Amino acid sequence: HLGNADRWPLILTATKWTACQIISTMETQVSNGPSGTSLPNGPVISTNGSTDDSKTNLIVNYLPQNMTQEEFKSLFGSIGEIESCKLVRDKITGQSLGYGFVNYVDPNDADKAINTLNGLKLQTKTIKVSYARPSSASIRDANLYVSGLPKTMSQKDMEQLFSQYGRIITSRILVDQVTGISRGVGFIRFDKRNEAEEAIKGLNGQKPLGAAEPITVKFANNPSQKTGQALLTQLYQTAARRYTGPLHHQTQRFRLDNLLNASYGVKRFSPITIDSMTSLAGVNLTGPTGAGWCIFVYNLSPEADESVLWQLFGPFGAVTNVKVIRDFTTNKCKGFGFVTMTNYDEAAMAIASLNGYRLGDRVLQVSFKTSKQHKA
DNA sequence: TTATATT
Repeated sequence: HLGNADRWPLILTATKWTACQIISTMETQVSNGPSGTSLPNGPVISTNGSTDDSKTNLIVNYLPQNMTQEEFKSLFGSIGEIESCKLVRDKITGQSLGYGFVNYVDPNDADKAINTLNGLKLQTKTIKVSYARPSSASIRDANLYVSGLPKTMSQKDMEQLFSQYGRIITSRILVDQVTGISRGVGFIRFDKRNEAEEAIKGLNGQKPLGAAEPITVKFANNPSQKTGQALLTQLYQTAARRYTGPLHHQTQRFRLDNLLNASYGVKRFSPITIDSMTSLAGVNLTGPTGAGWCIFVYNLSPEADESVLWQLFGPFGAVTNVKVIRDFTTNKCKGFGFVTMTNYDEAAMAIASLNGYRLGDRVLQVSFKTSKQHKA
């Protein structure tokens, strides 16, 4: 269906006005705690050769949407030497998923990071820093959506009700932004998926204590499993915001203290300056333009493929052709590609919206293809 | 049915 580019604007228009309700929430801060037995400092090598990183590896949740990998590394690198870290991003759009992992060399630094950075306010978020549980299929998809809760039920009450089925990692009750009253809807994340399954069996359709109505307990929608259309909608809406708002692709200098100052004026460590923007050489290309409007897209990642170009440009209108330029020997993208769009207005809109767009950790340069023979 | 809790 990617080829039906000219149908996308219609599909997307139908969903673009969906109201976005702002909901305030209460969030528990349940510490994961390092698993396993207490061991001396330093990397622990098991008999099978794998490293035990349960005392060094952290998961960081509730990161601001616009935080970059560089900022993430800088913030956590201020505590101690990092073995590895990763801001988790959507595979296709490159958008941050709002969480990441930091693996320190020294377990003491992991402990220090929790004590220092857990609860740090960055913009509108309060980040959570805790030990990462060992990665396993059994801990995935363990998030439950609960509705029909009595309005009087507190988060603590809800946890008490669910805790008989297993270890609760997070719980949350959604409240009306204005009144602060419970909306009777909440989320419970268990440590293990099978615990969540048991909770559904035991509590779905049941009336809590003296409640008048039964509650509904089911698996929460998995935000990472968006449909293709939802993904396009998201891309389109991002683009639409960029188009209406002031275009701000002048400089992309990221300062951690900007993130911090935007919250409560609290500075908890000396700010670190990052300049993640490398200067980009001017690139112009040769050749005549065929039917339609040929667009030059620069700063694609080596892994970029045609689908990313379809997904980026499709929402703006009729796309007739996309091409990623690859190195002949490695078959990796050489950093640029071309998109042909039928209509000038749509092409112009796409360029205005996508030039300066951050795709993953890269800032795209998008323009009409020029016919200059050589770069400067 | 939340902006995003397992790389």
